[in-house]
Amino acid sequence: MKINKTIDIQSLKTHCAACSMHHLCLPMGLNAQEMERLDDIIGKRRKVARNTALYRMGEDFKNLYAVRLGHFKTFQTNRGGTEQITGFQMPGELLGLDAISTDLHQCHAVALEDSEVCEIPFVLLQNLFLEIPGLQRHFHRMMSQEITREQSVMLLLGNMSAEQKLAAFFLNLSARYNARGYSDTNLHLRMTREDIGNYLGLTIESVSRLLTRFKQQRLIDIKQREVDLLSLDRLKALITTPL
Amino acid sequence: MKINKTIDIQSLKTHCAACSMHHLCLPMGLNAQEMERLDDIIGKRRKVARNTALYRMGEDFKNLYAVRLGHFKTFQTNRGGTEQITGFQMPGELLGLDAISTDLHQCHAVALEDSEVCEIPFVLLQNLFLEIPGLQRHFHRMMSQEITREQSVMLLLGNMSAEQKLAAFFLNLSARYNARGYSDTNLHLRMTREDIGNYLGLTIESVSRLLTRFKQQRLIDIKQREVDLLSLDRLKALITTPL
DNA sequence: CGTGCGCTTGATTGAGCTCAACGCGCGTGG
DNA sequence: CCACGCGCGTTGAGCTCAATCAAGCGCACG
Repeated sequence: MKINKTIDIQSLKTHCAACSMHHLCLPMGLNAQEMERLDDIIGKRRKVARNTALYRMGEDFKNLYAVRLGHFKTFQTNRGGTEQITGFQMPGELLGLDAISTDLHQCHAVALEDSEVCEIPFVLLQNLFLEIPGLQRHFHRMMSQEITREQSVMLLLGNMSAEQKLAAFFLNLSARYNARGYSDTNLHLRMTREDIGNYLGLTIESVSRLLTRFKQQRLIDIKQREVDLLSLDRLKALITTPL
Repeated sequence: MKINKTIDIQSLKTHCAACSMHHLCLPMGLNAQEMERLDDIIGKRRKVARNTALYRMGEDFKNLYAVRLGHFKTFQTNRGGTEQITGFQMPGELLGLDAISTDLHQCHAVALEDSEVCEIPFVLLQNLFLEIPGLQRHFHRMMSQEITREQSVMLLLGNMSAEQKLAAFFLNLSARYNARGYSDTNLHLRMTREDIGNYLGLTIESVSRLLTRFKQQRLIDIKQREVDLLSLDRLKALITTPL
């Protein structure tokens, strides 16, 4: 009975070692024993249905979340009600890093499809840093990576034409799927055109027009949300070109 | 003789406790003893002359830097040579956080005026985290704050009109100077109009035109780089207004 | 088999960019 | 001392790219 109970609890818990994302996610580089220690502090998996919030702006910050399955978008809102999508997250990526500074979530996180996350109580994680320096180091890397990512979005939003923005968007998705073992040329968009436009600082109409233009130019093939990137090189050239 | 030597070394070193920025900077919240431990690992002050680089994109990452005196700008460059300024840093703010993930600097840091920084060897800092949990916590807060800051710049670049961008820029400076005990209405710009435009995703001409318009509307007074914010409320209203 | 959301397409508009000229303050050198 | 050049900033005229306004399509779902 006691044993069964233990098994039940275990089966509810996450197992980093068994997760296909552990080479990208928080436990990257840990040995088996260390990974177990991390498993121990991680709460249950949590399912988040399509179009529902994992957390909302202004809520108390208790946990970081690692995306295990599915996709999310994070966005801020003004008092004026204007939204700005600040990122799309896929498996192996962390959610909630922006909340550490104030202990309040600074953005909303909403699932783009039925998804699953690992709940990581931040207080416990900080304690674990003291015992597993490798975990601390990788956590700092992940935070730093988020800073770098946002800087490149700033470059995108500040300096690029609509065409370049869209090309950069596809290339970014391509690279991230590739790192996860998926095709880097054949991808399924989980977000609407509106989401893409909002993220890139464009209107939905502009996105739509650009997509058809890219299609005509044989840069991509697209049907609904299924995209084929026909030439990564030409997409890259679009961005590099001194406009 | 030995004593003199010690004094000399000490005088070359930084002293967080004596620094006017210690309530904002890395040592925030530490007690005297902990602050001394931090002092011990901090390298010498380093002077950086106006228009010279503290570090350049692609250089090896060894140290974080805390701005002690003066102002910096950080910017990325494309292969195409396009620059994008990602931030302006003032005393008490950290430089180099984006380099942790790759051990290479992801951007250039250039002094806008003759400046001074504290050199913080990151390896030693990480060791110290294990001994001073409060330091670790505050460091995480500062990284998280940087993420939040960049997200709000994304909102600015993605959603705002030129007018709103400039208003937001002034209000941001105002708040940061205020936190440092300076006037929140009377400020000296350390950056050129071109820098401002680049940061906000505008041309220098647009910035110039907006400045004269703000002046005509009695929102600000500006002569050269001396700015008076005549109504913080009206500036805020500009941003909040649903365009 | 409507009904609605997500998306596309077209026509027009306008905010901000580009190009161009000029002004001002300041340091340098004759 | 003035002349000159230069970096920084302002101003004007015209243009362009993406936004806005408007209509309609097509797939999914009740």
